Amino acid sequence: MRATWDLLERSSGAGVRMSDIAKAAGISRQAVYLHFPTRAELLTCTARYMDDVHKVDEALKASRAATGIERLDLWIDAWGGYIPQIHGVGRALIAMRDTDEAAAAAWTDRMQAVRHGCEAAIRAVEEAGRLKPGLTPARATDLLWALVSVEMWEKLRFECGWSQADYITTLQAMARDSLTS
Amino acid sequence: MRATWDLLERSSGAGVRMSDIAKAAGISRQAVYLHFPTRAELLTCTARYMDDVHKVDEALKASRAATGIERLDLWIDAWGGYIPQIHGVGRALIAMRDTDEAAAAAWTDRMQAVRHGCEAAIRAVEEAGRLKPGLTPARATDLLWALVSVEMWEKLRFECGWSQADYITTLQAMARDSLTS
DNA sequence: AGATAACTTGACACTATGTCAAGTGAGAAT
DNA sequence: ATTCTCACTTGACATAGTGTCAAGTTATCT
Repeated sequence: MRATWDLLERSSGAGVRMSDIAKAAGISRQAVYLHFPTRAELLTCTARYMDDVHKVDEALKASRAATGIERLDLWIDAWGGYIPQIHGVGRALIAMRDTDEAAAAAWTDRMQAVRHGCEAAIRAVEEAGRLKPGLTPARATDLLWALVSVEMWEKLRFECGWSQADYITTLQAMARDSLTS
Repeated sequence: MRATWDLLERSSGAGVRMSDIAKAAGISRQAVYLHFPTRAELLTCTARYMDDVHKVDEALKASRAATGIERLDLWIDAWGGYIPQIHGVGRALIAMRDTDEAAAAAWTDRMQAVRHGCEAAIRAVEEAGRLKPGLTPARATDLLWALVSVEMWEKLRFECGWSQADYITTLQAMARDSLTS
């Protein structure tokens, strides 16, 4: 998992084969299959392992404590700051989605967790009476979720060449402008 | 190209092989290679063919005539309405990007054209003095471009279950709120 | 001394893209 | 009437990557 992580991070998720991972881990390709039955399983285990190492729950604690619009800002800070770290594995899972059922399920599952974070942030805004008129909480959650998706991050960060700091502050402003009053 | 189009539209771009396309076109798999050297080439030619059939230029005429914020709205109307039609081919090209240089180039090229549309819409807003304070035109173009990306459309339309009409009106509102004053 | 677990090497099946060679059949050129 | 050409066909093959299988090695525990 350590080797998988390293390689995917270095390559931004593309072009990493089972044999590359095995070589990096210092074992044979077949030995990898003694631990993980498929590539998809290896990727999802690696993702879980990364969560453990990064102590995601702790990182999100700050945003959970806040209320109102501040909570929205802190949520984007927390999740947005985490994207670069999971980006490699995420990219690999996204690429497998079309052909691999298990990869699709694993990624959907993880993104569902992110969705819950979005939902909670929107609820905080709503409870403060600051949700934009005309927006339902469900609709606002959808929008926020799409806004902070890995795909959007990739586009702005790499195709548009933004810095990570730009990404965070601009997305916070955008969320505030379009989701709150 | 006709067969490619049909199959990709039906399958949303995933799991369509050269042999499927050949069978649908009523010729042998090898005969496809007499016309298109690679899969990437077939896809990009199909995309161009679709542009011709749909007469994209005409569809965008309305948005080009407008000014100010109205132009932004009409641009989202025009391009947003076109996404469903090119979605299948787009999805296939996006999936090939990681492994196929030519597919990556073809898709980047097409998205660059969309970016020019975004740029023009933002310029119209700026000329009307309605660009959001704190946003440079370049930054606003990046944001609009990411907002109307195929990936965002897919997420909202399929994963969130929005209707096409919802997509258009909500994105228009979001662009207005976050990019204009 | 023997059992067990983690590994090794090497071969193989499968899928999809793309290549190559030899042949067929219909219409145009001479 | 023959020959040429072109779009196609069939069938075999190379390549790349995933995943499987079988037989053998090595260190450790009992």
